[in-house]
Amino acid sequence: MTEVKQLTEKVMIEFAKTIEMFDLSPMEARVFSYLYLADEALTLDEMAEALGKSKTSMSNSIRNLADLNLVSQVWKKGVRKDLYQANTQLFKSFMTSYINKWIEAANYQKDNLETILEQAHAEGVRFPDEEGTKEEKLSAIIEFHQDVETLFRKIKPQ
Amino acid sequence: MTEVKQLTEKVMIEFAKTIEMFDLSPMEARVFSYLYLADEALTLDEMAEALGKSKTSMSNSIRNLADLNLVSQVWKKGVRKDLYQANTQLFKSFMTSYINKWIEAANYQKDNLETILEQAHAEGVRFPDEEGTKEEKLSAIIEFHQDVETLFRKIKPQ
DNA sequence: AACTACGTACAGAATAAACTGTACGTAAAA
DNA sequence: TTTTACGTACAGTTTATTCTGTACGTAGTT
Repeated sequence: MTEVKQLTEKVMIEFAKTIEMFDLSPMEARVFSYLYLADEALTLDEMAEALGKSKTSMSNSIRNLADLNLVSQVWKKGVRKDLYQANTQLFKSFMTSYINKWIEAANYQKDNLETILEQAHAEGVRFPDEEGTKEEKLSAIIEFHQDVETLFRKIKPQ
Repeated sequence: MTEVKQLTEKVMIEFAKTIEMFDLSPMEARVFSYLYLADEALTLDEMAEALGKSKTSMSNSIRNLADLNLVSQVWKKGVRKDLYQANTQLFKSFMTSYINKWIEAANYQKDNLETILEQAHAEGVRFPDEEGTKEEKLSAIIEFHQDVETLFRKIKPQ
């Protein structure tokens, strides 16, 4: 292996660690990292070969990455296989997908909690007075979800 | 089980899901959630009993939570066992620990990448001219880390 | 000083996640 | 139309993570 390839590989491995922090699996992270550093769009077979993993693994990883808009499929005349390339707007694309995930989850969880409470109240279930602090805690939890959602909405790139 | 306990348990399970998003394990999340909803500080044995898990598991979870300043130990005269309570400032404590983790990691990773590059350059390893875009990509990666760090520093609660 | 009870290290067991190989549906090529 | 090559579903295997039980060091109690 040439020195340049070694250098590229080192960077790939290191960059992948960062990408994992965005809730991507190790394999997804490596695939993205490799694809980003590649000089051209690659096929599943090429990536499988380069990373020493199965084609199924590549297919799954690429699909998840594409769902998150971190990777996109490109077409090239005369090439039958699917070609993929990494989105080059690192900060924007990673942050957007990550923040969206948070917003969605926080909102979903808040709804769940509110529904649980409403149902309980409708059925006449309430915390006894001596547990009044528990009602306050539940409010605090719901407010927490709201605050998280608000924060992430605020920092979401436009 | 009383209706009130059932309600509490439902909320506990739901809240735990949110907490997991802050990179806590399922068990850590459940412990925090249970502790937060509890009316008083609890011992390891009480939590192990309530959650149906081993004391070792509680000990590990509590330690991690304490390291993240999400749980704190309290003392009560005459009680020999360690007592723990959940930090009630949900938004502040979770966000602070989470953001700190990001800042630390982004900074660490950026340093690693810069070191790799510097070493390679010192050894005379450079990307050939036709791969000039690769040098640009590396710069972009490093800049990406910087941007992530900057963003999280900006939103860090004071 | 001897005893008891606590929290945790450590190694192994159980559980969950990631990865692979085969087999199939589909679409391009012959 | 037949053949070939592609991507992916699915079930099973491997690997990693989480959890448990025992065993030990330490500190409080008698």
